[in-house]
Amino acid sequence: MEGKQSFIAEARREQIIKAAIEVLGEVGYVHASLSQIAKKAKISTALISYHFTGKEDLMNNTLVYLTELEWSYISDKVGLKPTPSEKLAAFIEVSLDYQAAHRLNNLALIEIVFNARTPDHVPYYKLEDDVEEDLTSNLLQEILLHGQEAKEFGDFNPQVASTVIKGAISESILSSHKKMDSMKYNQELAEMIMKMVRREG
Amino acid sequence: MEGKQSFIAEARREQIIKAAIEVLGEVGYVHASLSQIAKKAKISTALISYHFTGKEDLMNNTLVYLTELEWSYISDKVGLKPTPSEKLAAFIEVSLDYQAAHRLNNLALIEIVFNARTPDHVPYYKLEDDVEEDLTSNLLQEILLHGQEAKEFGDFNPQVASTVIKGAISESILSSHKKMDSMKYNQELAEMIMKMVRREG
Amino acid sequence: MEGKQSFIAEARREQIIKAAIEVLGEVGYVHASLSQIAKKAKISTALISYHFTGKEDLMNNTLVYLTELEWSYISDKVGLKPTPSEKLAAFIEVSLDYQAAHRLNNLALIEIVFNARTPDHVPYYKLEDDVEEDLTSNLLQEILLHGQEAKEFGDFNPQVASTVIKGAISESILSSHKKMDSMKYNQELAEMIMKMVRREG
Amino acid sequence: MEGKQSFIAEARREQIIKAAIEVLGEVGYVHASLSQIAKKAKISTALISYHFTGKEDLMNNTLVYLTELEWSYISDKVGLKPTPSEKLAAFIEVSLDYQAAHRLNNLALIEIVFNARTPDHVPYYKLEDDVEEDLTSNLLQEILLHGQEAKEFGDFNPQVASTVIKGAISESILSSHKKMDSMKYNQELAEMIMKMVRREG
DNA sequence: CATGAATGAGCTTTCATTCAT
DNA sequence: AATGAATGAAAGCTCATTCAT
Repeated sequence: MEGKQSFIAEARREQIIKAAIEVLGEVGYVHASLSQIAKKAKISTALISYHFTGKEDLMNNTLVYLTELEWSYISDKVGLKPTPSEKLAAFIEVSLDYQAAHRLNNLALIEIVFNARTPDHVPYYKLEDDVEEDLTSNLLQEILLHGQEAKEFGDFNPQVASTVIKGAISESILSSHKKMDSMKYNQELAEMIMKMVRREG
Repeated sequence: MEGKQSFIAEARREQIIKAAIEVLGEVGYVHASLSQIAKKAKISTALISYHFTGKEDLMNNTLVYLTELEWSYISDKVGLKPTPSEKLAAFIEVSLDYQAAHRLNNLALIEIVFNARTPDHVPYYKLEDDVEEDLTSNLLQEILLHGQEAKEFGDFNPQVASTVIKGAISESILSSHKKMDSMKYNQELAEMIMKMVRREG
Repeated sequence: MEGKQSFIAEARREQIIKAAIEVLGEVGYVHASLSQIAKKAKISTALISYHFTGKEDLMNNTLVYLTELEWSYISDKVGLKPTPSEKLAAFIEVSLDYQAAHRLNNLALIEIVFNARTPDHVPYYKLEDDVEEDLTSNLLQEILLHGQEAKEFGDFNPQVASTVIKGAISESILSSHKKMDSMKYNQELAEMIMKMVRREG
Repeated sequence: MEGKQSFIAEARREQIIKAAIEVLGEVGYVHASLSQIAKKAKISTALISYHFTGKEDLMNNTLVYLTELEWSYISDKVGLKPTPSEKLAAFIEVSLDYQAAHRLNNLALIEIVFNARTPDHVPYYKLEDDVEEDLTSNLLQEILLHGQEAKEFGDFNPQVASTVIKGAISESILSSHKKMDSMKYNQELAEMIMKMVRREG
C-alpha cells in the first residue's frame, strides 16, 4: 500500500520536475512561475505546493535531478576508460555530448544555478563549490591527480587545471560555436586540453 | 539649454545605472525591482520610467555600461604590450585583475546576462556572440591570430582556443578558488594557458 | 457493532475537538486551520471532514464541549451551597477558579465566540443570549432572584446585576490583573459584588 | 505642495480605515480581506498596500483610530463634571451612549481586539493592558482614586473596582439587553455601580 | 474508518507602468 | 525634470473540501 502511494507521489514529483525543466528552458527562471509549470504539467498550481514545500524547494529538487542525471551519464562512460589520459579525453567528450543531447536539461540547469538564491540572497553559483557534493568536479580533479601520479600529466596545479577544463566545457556549451562543425570542434577542444596537461618532453 | 538638460539627464541615467548595479549585486536580478533601484538611488520609481523606456531598457543600458567599462580597462592595458605572447599574458592577467577589483560590476553583469531575456524570451547568454559587438572576444581572437602569424603560437583553431581561454577566465571568477592565494592562482593559470597555445617543439 | 463504531467515532471526535482547543489557544481562530488541527491530532485533514460536516461544525461542537465542561464544573460546586449569598459567592469563586485552572479552554472559547460566525455572518457573540441555552447565565439569574425572594439581596434589577457580575468575571479573566496576588484579587472581587447585591440598611 | 499631498494621502488613509470598519462590522475579521475593503472603498487592493505596509498595519491604524475616537468622546464629557461621583456616573453613561451611537465602530473594535495577533501569535486582548496607553482605563482608575481621597467612595481596591466597571460596561454592550428599555437599563446599571463604590455607613 | 491526492477559490503582496501635477 | 498616486496583472501560497481507494 505504502509502496504504491509513494510511487504515485514520486511519479507526480518527477512529472512536475520535468515540466519545470521545460518551462525553465522556454521562458527562463524569472517567468517560470508555478502556474506556468502547472499548466505545462496539466495539473493545478496547488498540487505543486502539495508535493513541494514551495518554489524554492521545487527548484532545488530540479537542480538535484539535473545534476544527478548529468553525473550518471558522465561517470558511467568515464569509468570504462583505463588510463587517466583516456579518462580525461572521455570526460571532455562525454560532457560535450551530454550537453548536445540534452540541451533542454542544460538550459534549465543554467537558469537555476544563475538565478536561484538562498532566502538570504546568496546566489547558487557562489555556493556550488562550498558544497563538496559537486561530484563531477571531484571526478575531474581525481583524474588529473591520478594522471600526475602516473606521470602521464605534467606538473600543473590540479585545482587550476580543473577550473580551466570546466570553464572550457561550460563556455563551449554557451557559445554553441555556430560556425563550426560540432564534431570537429569537440576534437579540437580535446586536443588543446590534452596539450595543456600533457607532460612536457 | 539643451546641452545642459542632456547633461542633467545623462547624470541621472548614470546614477540610476549605478544604483541598478548595486542592487543587482546585492539581491540578484529577480529581486532587483525598479522600486529597489529607485530606493537605492534615492529617487522615485517613476523617474526611472522617465529616463528609460522600461526595465528591459534599463538592464540593456546597464549591460552596455558594464561591458564598456570592462572593455576599456582591458584594451588599454593589453594595447601597451608589443608581442602576441605578452598581449595574451596581459589579457589574462588584466581580466582577472578587473574582476577582483570590480567584483560588484562583475556580479551585476552575470546577473543581467544570465537572467535578462528579449521580449520573445531569448536569453542574452545565447545572444551575446551573434552580436558582433563583443569587443573583448574579438580582441582575444585577434591576439591569437597574430600570434599564429608571428609563429609565436601553435597551429590550433583560434575560435576553440578563444573559447577555452574565455571559459577559463569566467570559471576562475565564479569559483573564486577560495583555498588558493589569488596571485599564485593567476600565475598558474597564465602558465597553463601559455603552454596550451605555445608552439610545440 | 454499531455501538463499537459509535464509540470509536465518539473518541475520534473528542480527540479532534481537543486538538482544536489546543490549536485555537496557540495560534488563534484565524490560523487554526483544519490542517493545523489535523497535525496536532496526528490524523489526516480528510478525517476531520469525515467526522464533522466542516470547519463551522467542528467549531460549534468545540464550543458546546467547552461550554458544557465549564457548566458542569460550576453548577456542581454551586449546587452544594444552601443560601443564595453563599451560592453567589461560590459562583464567583468557582468561575474564577475554573478559568485559572483551564486557561487553554478559556482561550479557545474566547477565540470561537469572538470569531465564529454563522454562514450569513452573524457573529456568535451577538447570538449567545438568544439561545436560551446559556445555562451559566440562567443559573446566575436564578441565584439572584432567589436571593431577592429570600430578602438576602436588595431590590436591583436581576438582569442588570447578572450582566455586571458576568462582565466582572470576564474582564477579570482577560486582564489577568498581573500585579495583584490572585487569591487576594478574587476575595476583593467577591466582596465588591456582595456589597453591590446586599440588602441595604 | 507637500501639505496638499499629505492631505490627499491622509484623506485616503481615513477613507480606507472607514471602509475597513464597515467591512469588519459586516463580515468580521476573518472575512475582512483587503479586496473586500478595497471594494467597499471603491479603490484597488494595491492602493491599500500603497498607503499601509500591509494588512496588519491597516488593522493597527484602524484600532488606533477607533480608540482615539472613543477616548475623545468619553474624556470630553467626563471632564466637565466636578466631583468624582459625578465623573463616575458620567463615565458609565457616556460609555454606554457611545456604544449605542456608534455600534459599527464598536463592532469593528471588538473584531480587531479579539482577532488580531502579533506576528508571533500573541493576541491583542492579552496585550492591551501591558501598553500603559489605555487612556480610558487610566481615566477610570483616576476617578476612583480621587473619589477615595475625597471620601466619596469606600475603601475598595481601585484596580478590582475598575475591572468590575469596565467588565460591566463591556458585557452590557455585548448582550444588548434586548428586553429592557435602554435608558432604564443604563440608569439601573449606574445605580448598582454607585452602590458598589459608595462609602458605607 | 481513514487517507493521500487533488482542486478551485481566495488570500496578501509585489511589480512595472501610467498619469496628473 | 520629477513625483505621488493609482492600477491591473500576476505572483506564491494556504485553505476547506471532495473523492477514489
